[in-house]
Amino acid sequence: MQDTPSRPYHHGDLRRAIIETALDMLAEEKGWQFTLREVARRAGVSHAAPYKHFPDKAALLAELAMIGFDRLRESLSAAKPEAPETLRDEITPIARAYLAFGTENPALYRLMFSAEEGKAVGMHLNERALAVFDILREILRLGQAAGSIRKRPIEGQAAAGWGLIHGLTMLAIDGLLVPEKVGSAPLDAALSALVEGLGSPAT
Amino acid sequence: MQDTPSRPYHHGDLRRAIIETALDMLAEEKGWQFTLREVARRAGVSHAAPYKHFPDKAALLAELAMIGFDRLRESLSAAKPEAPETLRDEITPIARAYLAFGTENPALYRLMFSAEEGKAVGMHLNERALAVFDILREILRLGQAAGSIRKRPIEGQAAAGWGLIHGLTMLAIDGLLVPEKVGSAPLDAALSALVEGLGSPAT
DNA sequence: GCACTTAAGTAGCCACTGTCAACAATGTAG
DNA sequence: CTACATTGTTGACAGTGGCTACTTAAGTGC
Repeated sequence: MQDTPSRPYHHGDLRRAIIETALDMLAEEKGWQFTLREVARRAGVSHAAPYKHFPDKAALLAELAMIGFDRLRESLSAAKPEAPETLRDEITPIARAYLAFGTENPALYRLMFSAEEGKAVGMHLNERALAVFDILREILRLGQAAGSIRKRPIEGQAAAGWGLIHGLTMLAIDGLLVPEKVGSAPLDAALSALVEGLGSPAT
Repeated sequence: MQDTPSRPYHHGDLRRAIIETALDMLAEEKGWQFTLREVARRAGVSHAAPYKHFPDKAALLAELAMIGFDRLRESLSAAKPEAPETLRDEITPIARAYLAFGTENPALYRLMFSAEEGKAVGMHLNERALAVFDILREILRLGQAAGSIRKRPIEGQAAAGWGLIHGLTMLAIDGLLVPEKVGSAPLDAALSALVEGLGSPAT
C-alpha cells in the first residue's frame, strides 16, 4: 500500500494527506474521538507535523467540517434527477443520497453540525451549511412556480424538509431507526408524508 | 447558597447531588465537555467521591441520558392538550415542548442521542428513547381511529413526525434555524407541512 | 464503649493530549 | 555553492483525566 517504501523526508502533499486520513478516520467508527496525534500517527508522520499545515486542532476540524458540507452538497447535486415526473421522484433520490452520506460518514456528519461552536469560524461554516440548504430551497421554488407545490412561504417548507431529512439521518446514525418501531422503509414512508404535505392537493 | 456551611463529612445524598450538578452543567453550555472531576468540583466534593456511587464515567453518562429521556417524556405528557379540536392543536404544544426541552438542555439532548455507543447500555437506553417515541405513535393511532389522520402505516407516519421534530431541535441547538433562511416561525411552518401531510384531505 | 460498615478525603499513578521549541533534511534562488 | 525558506522529526512541558489504593470521618449494632 505504501507507494513510498523509503518515504522521503518531505511528504510532498501532507496537508491533503492529513485531511484525507482524518476523513477516513471520521468515516470509520462513530465513537471515535478526534486527536491530532492519532491523525498524524495514521498518516505516518510525526505528531507535530500537522502544525506545519494547520495552526491548531480547531482549524483542522473546521476545515473537515467545511469539506463535509461541500461533499454533501456535491453528492446531493449529483443525485438530482434529470427530468423528474413527480415531486416525489424528484426529492426521493436526493433524500436517499443525504441519508447515505450521513450513515456512511457518521462522525463527520456529527462534526459538521457541532463544530460551529467556535464562533469565529461559525460564519464561514454556516455559509457552507446553508449552501446545502439552498438546494432544497431551489427545488421548492421551482416546484411552486410549476404549480406542483403548495403556495406557502418557502422558508417554512424548507424548514420542514431539512428538519425531516436531518432528523432521520441523525436517528439513523444513532441506530434508532429500528424497523420494529419505524417500519422497514422509514425514509420512504416519511417522504410520503412530506410530499403529501408539500405537494398541491390537486396533483 | 450552600445550605451546609460546615459541610459534614458525609454528604448525605451525594448520588443525587452529583446527578443534579451534572444536569445543570449539561444545561449550561453546549460546548462543554464532560469530565468527572469537574462534576465533583462543582458538587463540592473530592474528585474521587463519585466513584462511590458510579462505577465509572460511562455509567454516570448513561444514567444522565436515561433521566433525560424520562424528563423529556414527562415534559411531553404534561404538554399534551386535554381536548384538542384539530390535529394541529394537538401536536403543536407537544412539538413546542419538545423543541424547548432540546434548546434548554442542549448538551443533555445531544448526550441522549450519542451516548448509546456503549452497546451494553444501549438496550436500556433505547427503551427510554422509544418510550418517548410511543407518545407520538399513540397520537397517530387515535387520530387514525378517529379519522382525522390518513390511513397509512403508523410506523412511517411516526418516522416522519419524530424525524421532523428531532431534526428541527438539532438544528435549533446548532443555531442553524436562522430566520433569514428558515422564516420567523420555522416550527409552526414545518408543523403546517406535517399536518397537511398526515391529516386527512377531507378534514 | 467497641467493632464494623459506609461514605468521604488525599495522594498518586499512568496515559495521553495540545502545543511549542530546537534541530535536521530537503528544495530553491541567487 | 551557499543562504534561505519549507517541511518534517525529536523531545519536552504543562495540563488533564480516569481510575485506584490508602486513610479518615461518621453512622450503626451490639
